[in-house]
Amino acid sequence: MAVCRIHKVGTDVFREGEPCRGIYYVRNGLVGVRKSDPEGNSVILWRLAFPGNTLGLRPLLAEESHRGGAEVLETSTICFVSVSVIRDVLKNSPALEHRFLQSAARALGDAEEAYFESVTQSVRTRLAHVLSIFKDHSGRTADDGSLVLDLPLTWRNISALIGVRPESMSRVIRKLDDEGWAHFSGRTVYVRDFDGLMGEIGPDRVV
Amino acid sequence: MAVCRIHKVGTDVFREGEPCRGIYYVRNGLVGVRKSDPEGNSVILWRLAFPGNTLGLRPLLAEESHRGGAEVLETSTICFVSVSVIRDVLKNSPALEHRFLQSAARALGDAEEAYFESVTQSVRTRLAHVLSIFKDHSGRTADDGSLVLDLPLTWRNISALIGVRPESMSRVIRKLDDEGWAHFSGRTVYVRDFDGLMGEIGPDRVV
DNA sequence: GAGAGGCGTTAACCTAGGTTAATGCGCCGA
DNA sequence: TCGGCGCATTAACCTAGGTTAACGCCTCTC
Repeated sequence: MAVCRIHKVGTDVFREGEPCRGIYYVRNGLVGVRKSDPEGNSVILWRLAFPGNTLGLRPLLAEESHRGGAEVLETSTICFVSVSVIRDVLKNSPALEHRFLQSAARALGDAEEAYFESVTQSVRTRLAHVLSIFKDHSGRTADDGSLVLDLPLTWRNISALIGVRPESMSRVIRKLDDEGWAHFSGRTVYVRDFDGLMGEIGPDRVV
Repeated sequence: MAVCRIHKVGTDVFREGEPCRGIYYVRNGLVGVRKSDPEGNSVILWRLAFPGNTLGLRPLLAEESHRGGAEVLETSTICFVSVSVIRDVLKNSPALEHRFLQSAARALGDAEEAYFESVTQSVRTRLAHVLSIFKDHSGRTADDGSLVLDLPLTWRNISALIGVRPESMSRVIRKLDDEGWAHFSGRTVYVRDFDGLMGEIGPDRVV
């Protein structure tokens, strides 16, 4: 029913505009969903799929094509389940359908929030937000109590995630470093005082 | 089952953060959903509800509170159906649930698109996009074949819809007027060559 | 070992849009 | 009738972030 296989970094799981053939469950690794305009310019990284997440559910339910392309960012094990199987299961399980409905509604709320944030907040704040995601996800605490993050993404990709140019990203992290909030070395970030940073940066969006 | 009543301009249908008591069907008029940060600053107009649209379905399905406040922009007739009724109906009609699921998935796609657009496109382009919505909605054609729009919103609200300050909005419409694309007089817009404008402004987002 | 290509960084420059402030207008209520 | 308030507009100024270009550094390939 489900076909699992290993995907290598840099390969595509599916492409933008492609019809949706089923859903993909990320067992481990990391996958990113990209969006680009018709000319192929201005690529943004719309969302990340961590282990446990699925890809392609939205277009499947909406009966649409993929609105973004999925690219493997870290070698991943991904399991595929075809549309027909999903539909079959859904037809026989109203409970599952209900759960999907709820999760779609939640995702919609998050998307609205992302829009709001992009219009409202500075790059600095949005970076802090991204860091907090990685904190929850792969953060560890150093001996001296400070927070250490090994980012699973290139800075290039992080900028695309925030919707900004790499150069601007560089600027921001240098400033953050100069001001002593954190130290950036390659893809490792040492955050001195996480709560302080979050507070200073956006007294609002802590929610 | 459904309670309909007339709401006057400027009143609230529901407020941000308020628990969701049911859904509201806009029979006629116009309602806008606002979002603001915790300090109440930087209010944006997240979405418009035209006649035939409903409000509050997302939080109901997600079992969340309202993430935005709904404000009556034009005197409206709005019908209310309580959560319990909706849940009851849903429980007995998998078909309806399925339709909701599909429409939530589509809305999610649109929200993603809105995010993408806000990161990618200029105010000018986004204004053109908004105008095209009103064209579909309340546009009429003048004797000389040009397009005439009587905007149902103040410019202030249109700026909030685009996520920009009124001053910037003014700048953009003046420029559009100077360049001869359209003529703006109060809330009436005379568009000389709509397709030309759309083409010039965003060869991309016509989709 | 030499090149080529991708990342990351820096610096100089430019522009879209935010900010502040002032003015005019129309509407509503006392 | 007058005051006040909210919308709209303009202008001057400021800044975050885009753009261009150059350079160092890795890694991969030949």
